[in-house]
Amino acid sequence: MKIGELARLTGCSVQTIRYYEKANVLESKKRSEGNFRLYDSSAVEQLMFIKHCRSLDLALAEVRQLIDLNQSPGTHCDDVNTMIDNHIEQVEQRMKELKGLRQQLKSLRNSCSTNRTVEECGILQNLSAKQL
Amino acid sequence: MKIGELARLTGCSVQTIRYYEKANVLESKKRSEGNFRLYDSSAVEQLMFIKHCRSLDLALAEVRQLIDLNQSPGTHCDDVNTMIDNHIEQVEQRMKELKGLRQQLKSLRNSCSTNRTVEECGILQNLSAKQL
DNA sequence: TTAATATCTATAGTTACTATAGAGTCAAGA
DNA sequence: TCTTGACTCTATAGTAACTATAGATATTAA
Repeated sequence: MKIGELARLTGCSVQTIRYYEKANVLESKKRSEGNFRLYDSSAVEQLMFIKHCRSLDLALAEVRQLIDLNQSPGTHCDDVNTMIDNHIEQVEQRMKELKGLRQQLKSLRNSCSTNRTVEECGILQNLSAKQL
Repeated sequence: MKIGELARLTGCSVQTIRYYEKANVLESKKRSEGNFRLYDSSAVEQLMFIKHCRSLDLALAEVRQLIDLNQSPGTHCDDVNTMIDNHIEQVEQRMKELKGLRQQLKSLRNSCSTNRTVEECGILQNLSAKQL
């Protein structure tokens, strides 16, 4: 199949597929006479794997690592576990940050009501306050 | 003062200050004979304002909007309120996403224990599963 | 044959910086 | 006076994961 069909089957855009090739996570093994990329069904699987990883916010560099690991089935998979553990930690860290952020934003928002002028705006006043 | 002192006083890097100038959120009004940027104390305030906004994850484009609004003190400040409200929503949206992510990652992590080979690795198996 | 559609490569844009390279400025010490 | 070092200047490239062009070629259908 050509790139357009692969895109349709997986829900990725054509440009994204070409980008993944450049990023070394998905190669097309053949080209047609007219230099069009040709894929088989294993490309669909591979691309779904990438999509799944991306939906978990794994970076393409991490996806590449996983693919490399997968290519040597005998070695043991501690690296995979570690990667996921690190990722969970990152996610939890970011959640903490966002929680704090939301708190700050909410109290900032409470410092201004409607129908004020910019001059009176509690939000702008707060943002401008010298002590942080 | 020159850019280095402004950087020291605010905790921003010199490059960041120059970047902010390019991004139209902080201008230097004067230059020395030797073409060095010169700032006064109001630049410190302005830069702290920007830092404060950035610490709330407001984009520089939003900071620019706030600065523009601040320049017309008579108009009313609904736009400020709306911006903050939208921002709170975005933060909450992202928090929801991360919560789901964490859940998925944790159950993924539970699918593999230590001392397995890549071939047996439950994580890789799960990521490769066709049905998503 | 022609027109529409799909594909190709290469390049630029997105965000908020960071990190160079190469040149110029300035103050203090020898 | 010369020089050294610290500082500054502009311009450019890199970061992540795409998206969006431009301009050329390939293929398909009418």
